[in-house]
Amino acid sequence: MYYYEIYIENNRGIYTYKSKEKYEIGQWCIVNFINRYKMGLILAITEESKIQIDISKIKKIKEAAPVLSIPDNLMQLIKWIRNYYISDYYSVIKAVYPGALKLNYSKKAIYQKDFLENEYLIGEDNSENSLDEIKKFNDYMKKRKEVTIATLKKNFSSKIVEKAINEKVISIEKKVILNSKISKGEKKKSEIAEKEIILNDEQQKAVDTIKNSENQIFLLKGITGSGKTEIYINLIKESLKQGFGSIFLVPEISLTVQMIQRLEEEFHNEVAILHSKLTDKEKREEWTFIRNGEKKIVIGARSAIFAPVQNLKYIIVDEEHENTYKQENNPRYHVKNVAIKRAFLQNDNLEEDETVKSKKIKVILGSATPSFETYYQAQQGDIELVELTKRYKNAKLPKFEVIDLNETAENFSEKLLDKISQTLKKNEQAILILNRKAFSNLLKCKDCGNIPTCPNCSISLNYYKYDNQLKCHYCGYETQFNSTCDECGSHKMRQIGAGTEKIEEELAGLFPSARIVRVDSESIKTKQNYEKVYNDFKNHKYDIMLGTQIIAKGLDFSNVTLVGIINADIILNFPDFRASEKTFQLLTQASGRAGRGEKDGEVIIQTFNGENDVIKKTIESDYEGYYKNEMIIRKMLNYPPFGRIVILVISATEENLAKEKAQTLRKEIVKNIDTVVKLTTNNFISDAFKSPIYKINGRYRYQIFFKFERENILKIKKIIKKCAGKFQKTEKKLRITIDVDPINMM
DNA sequence: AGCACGCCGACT
DNA sequence: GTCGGCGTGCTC
Repeated sequence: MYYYEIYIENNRGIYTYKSKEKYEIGQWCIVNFINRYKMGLILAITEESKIQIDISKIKKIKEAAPVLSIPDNLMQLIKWIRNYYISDYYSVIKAVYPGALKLNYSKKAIYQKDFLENEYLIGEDNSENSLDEIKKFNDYMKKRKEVTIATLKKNFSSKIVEKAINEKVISIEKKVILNSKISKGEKKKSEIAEKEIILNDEQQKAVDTIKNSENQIFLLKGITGSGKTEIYINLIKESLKQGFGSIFLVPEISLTVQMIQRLEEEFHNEVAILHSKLTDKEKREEWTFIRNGEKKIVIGARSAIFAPVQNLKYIIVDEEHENTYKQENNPRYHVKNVAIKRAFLQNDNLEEDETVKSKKIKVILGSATPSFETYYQAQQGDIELVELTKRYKNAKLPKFEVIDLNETAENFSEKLLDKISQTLKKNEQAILILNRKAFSNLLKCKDCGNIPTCPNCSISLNYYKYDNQLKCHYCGYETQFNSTCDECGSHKMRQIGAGTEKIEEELAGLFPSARIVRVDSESIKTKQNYEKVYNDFKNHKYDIMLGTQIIAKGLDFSNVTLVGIINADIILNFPDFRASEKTFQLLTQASGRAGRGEKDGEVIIQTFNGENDVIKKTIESDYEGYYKNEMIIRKMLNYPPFGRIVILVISATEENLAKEKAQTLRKEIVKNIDTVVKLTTNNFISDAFKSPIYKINGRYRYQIFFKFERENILKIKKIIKKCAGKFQKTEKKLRITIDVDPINMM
C-alpha cells in the first residue's frame, strides 16, 4: 500500500490517501472527499510511519484522473513558490494550473427498468401527451442506458423524471466527466518564416555571447530602439530548429501588440499566446498543445512562465523592470525570480552527459532601463551583462529640455506650447504623457476645505467630467457629482491635480485644429480599442497622442518627433524607496518614443523638481551615474538589492481591531525573532503603522515592515509564517497578507 | 459550575 | 451533508 499527500481541488488542506497503485508526483487522481468526488493532485509519497493521523481514517484513491499531469519541474516550482513567497498550495496551484483543465461532475441517470405504463397512469395525468412521453422515455432510456440528468430534464417534464427516480426506473449516479475535451483541430504543418533577419555587428555579438556562454542568466541592456527583439527572435528561431521551445514574457499582452504581431509573423502556428481573455476551451487547447510539444513557443504575461513547454531553452523576460511582473495577490511572486528558479531547477536535474550544455535553460532579461536590482546582480557577476549601445538604423537620441513648473501657473508652459505648434506645423506627431487619469485628482471646497473621499477607502475621489462622476481608483466606488460640497453646500468646488481628461480638454482648446487621441485605462477598455488607436495614430489619423504611462512603453512611431512630459513629479512623490528609480525609467522610456525614424526627436520635461538628481541624470541619459548614486543610498539604508524586505498587512472591517491585533501580532513576531537575530537598523521591524492607503474596500489596514540582511531572511520568513499562520487560525476577522520582496509599498 | 443551544469550520 | 468545538446565556 502506498500513502500519498494530496492537494484536493478547491481546498486549503493537504490530505493523506492510500492506494495499491503507484502514482507519480504531479499526477491527478479522483478521491472521495466529503461524499463527493474531487480531483486530487499527488504532492508527495509518504511512508506509513510518518503519517500523523489515525491510519484507519485514510480513504483509498478512487482512480487516476484522465487529465494531463503537471510535469515534475513545475511541481518543484510550485513547492518553491509556496515556500519562498510564504503562500499555500491552494493559491499556487491555482496560479500554475489553469482551472479550465479540471474535471466536472455531473449526475447521470442509469437505465434500470421500463416504466409500467398502466401503473403510472393510476391517479395521474392520463392524457395522450403523457402516454406518448412515457413511451418515449422508455425507448430513450433503453437505447442509451445512461444519460445525464440535465439532458433528461431538457427533454422530459420534471414530474416524469422525479417519478422515474422514485420508482427506481432509473438510478442516479454521480459520474466524473472530463471537462477537457479537445477539439480535434489538426495542427497545421509548421511554416516558419524563412525571411532572413539581418543583425548588425553588435546584435550578432550579443546573440553569439548568449548562445556560447556557460552562464544561464543574461541581462540584455539596450537603449530603446537598439533592436533587442531581433536578438530574441534569432535565438528562439535557431533553438526551435533543434527542437527546443521558448517562453516569451511581456508585461501586458494588450499593450504589446507590435511585439506579438512580430512573433506571430515569424513563428505562425508554433506560437501559443496565453492571456486572461482566452475562453476555457481555448486555454485547454493551448495548454494541451504546449504540454504535448505541439506548440513550442509561448508568449504571454506573468502566468505564461508556468506554461509546460517541452524542451524549454529560452525564457525571455522583455522589459524586465516592469512592475506588472510582480503579482499583487497571493501567491505574490515576481516572474523574474520564478523564471530564474525554473531554469536552475531544471538545469540541476539534467543528466550529466555530453548534451547537457545544449539542454540548459537560459533566461534573458531585457530592458533599456534595467531595474537596479537586476543591474546590481549583473555588476556582481550573478547575471551576465550583454549591452547594446547603438540605436537601430543609427537613429539619434533625442534632445532634452527641462521646464520649471514653479515659473508657470498653467499645465502647459509657453515652451511646450511653442514646441507643439512647431511639430504640428511640420506635419509631425507628438506624444504627451501625464501619469494620472481622470479629469482631476481631487476636488476641494473653496469655502470649507472639504475633499470628497471614498467611503470604503481612505482615498480622495477622482473627478471624471465626461460622466460627471466621482470615482475611487482602488475599490471602483462611483457616485454622481452634484456640483456642490456635501459638507457646506457651497458651489465652489475647486479641481486640483489635472488628469489626462482635463489635459485633453485644455489641449483641444489650445489647438482646435489638431486631431487628439487620449489613451489611458479609462479610454481604452479593450485590446481592440487599443489596436485601433495604435494603428490610427501610426497612419497619422491623429496628430497628438495624450496618455498615461501606458503609452510610454515600446511604441514605435517614426513620425513622432516631440515627447512632452506634462508633470514628471507624480511618481516621484510616492512613498516608495523605488519612486525615483521608477521616475527615471518612465522618463527614459517616454523619451525613447521621440525620434525613432529619420527625423530628430525632442523631449520636454515639465517638473517642480528640476534640481532633482533623477531629472538631471535622465536628460544626460546617464543610467550608470544615476544607478551609482542610488546604490549609495540603498546600501546605507540596507534596501534591496542589499537587504530584503517583507511587508505584512493586517486588515479588518473594525478600525480598532485592526490596530490592536496588528500590534499583538507584531509583539509575537518580535519576541520570536529576538531569540534568533539581533535587531539593529539593518535588521529592522517597524511598528504596526497605518498603511499609506489606510482603508481599502471597507477594510482598515495596518502594516508591519521588515527589513533584514540577506543572510537572515530565511529565518525571518519562517518565523513570520509561523506566527501569522497561528494568529490567522484564531483571529478569523482579520485578513493577513504577507508580501515577500514587495514592489507596491502602499 | 453545568448544561442546552446555535453557529461555524472541518471533513484524510 | 454532518459532526464536533466553542461561545453564549440560562439555571441551579
